[in-house]
Amino acid sequence: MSIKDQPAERCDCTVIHEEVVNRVMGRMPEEERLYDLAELFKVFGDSTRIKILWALFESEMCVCDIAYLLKMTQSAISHQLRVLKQAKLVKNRKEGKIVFYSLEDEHIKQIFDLGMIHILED
Amino acid sequence: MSIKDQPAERCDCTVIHEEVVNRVMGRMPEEERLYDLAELFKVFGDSTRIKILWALFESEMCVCDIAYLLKMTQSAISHQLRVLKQAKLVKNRKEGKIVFYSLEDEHIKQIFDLGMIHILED
DNA sequence: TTAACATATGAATGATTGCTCATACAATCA
DNA sequence: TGATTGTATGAGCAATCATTCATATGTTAA
Repeated sequence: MSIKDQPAERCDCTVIHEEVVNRVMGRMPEEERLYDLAELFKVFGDSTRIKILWALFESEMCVCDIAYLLKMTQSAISHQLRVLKQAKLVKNRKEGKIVFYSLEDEHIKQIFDLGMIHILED
Repeated sequence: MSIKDQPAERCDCTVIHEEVVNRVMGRMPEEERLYDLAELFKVFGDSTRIKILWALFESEMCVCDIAYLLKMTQSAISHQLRVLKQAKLVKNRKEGKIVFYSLEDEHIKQIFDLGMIHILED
């Protein structure tokens, strides 16, 4: 029995290229991995967070420095740093009442650089 | 006059490390570039679109094939392909009433691979 | 202890977004 | 021509999210 005869639960059309679909299906990573990958890119998908990370490429900074640099409120920056920390993209250290944030992962810059190449090619 | 004396418009705290902020400020890419970069990652930040792109790493596919593969409706896939096309990540060719989609840019796989490395490191 | 300051956080809100549903468009075939 | 099929698209809806505002926490200094 071919796939054509038993359409998938959520597909409202007839499958046309059975062999292609089967081959691709066999080579897809696990559902969960792809979900996690999307979650990672979702974190990158906000210009405030992109700016914070890019700033941290240069130097560790405290919350107040970042807020001043990006001309945003301390609260907004703090919220976003929380998101970045949960995604294990930044870490922090405390010095008195000041909290310094820095990059947790060295791959981020490589990913951003590749993204920039795509942007600039147009 | 130091930066401490003239707080920025949207910063509700005192700048602490003037030299650091000035140095980082001088090395930040243009605002617009960073915005575009965030927009690119925003497109990657959805598991449906990630799955579509990953499928297209293997082979060009028509809309119906993709919908079947991902067990989603043709409409949902079509909407997302539109987003991917606007971002210049996929292109299409028409053969009769069938529309085949394929990758537009060869950097995508590299970006995804780097992302996977980050995911798997934990 | 009190004041000042750096940071964190919860609630509220306006904006964005992914999907569904209905339908339109386009190409093929009877 | 009319029916069928692959694809596109607009409206509507529920969910997500980035920021603001008010306030809490924690540290230093007076």
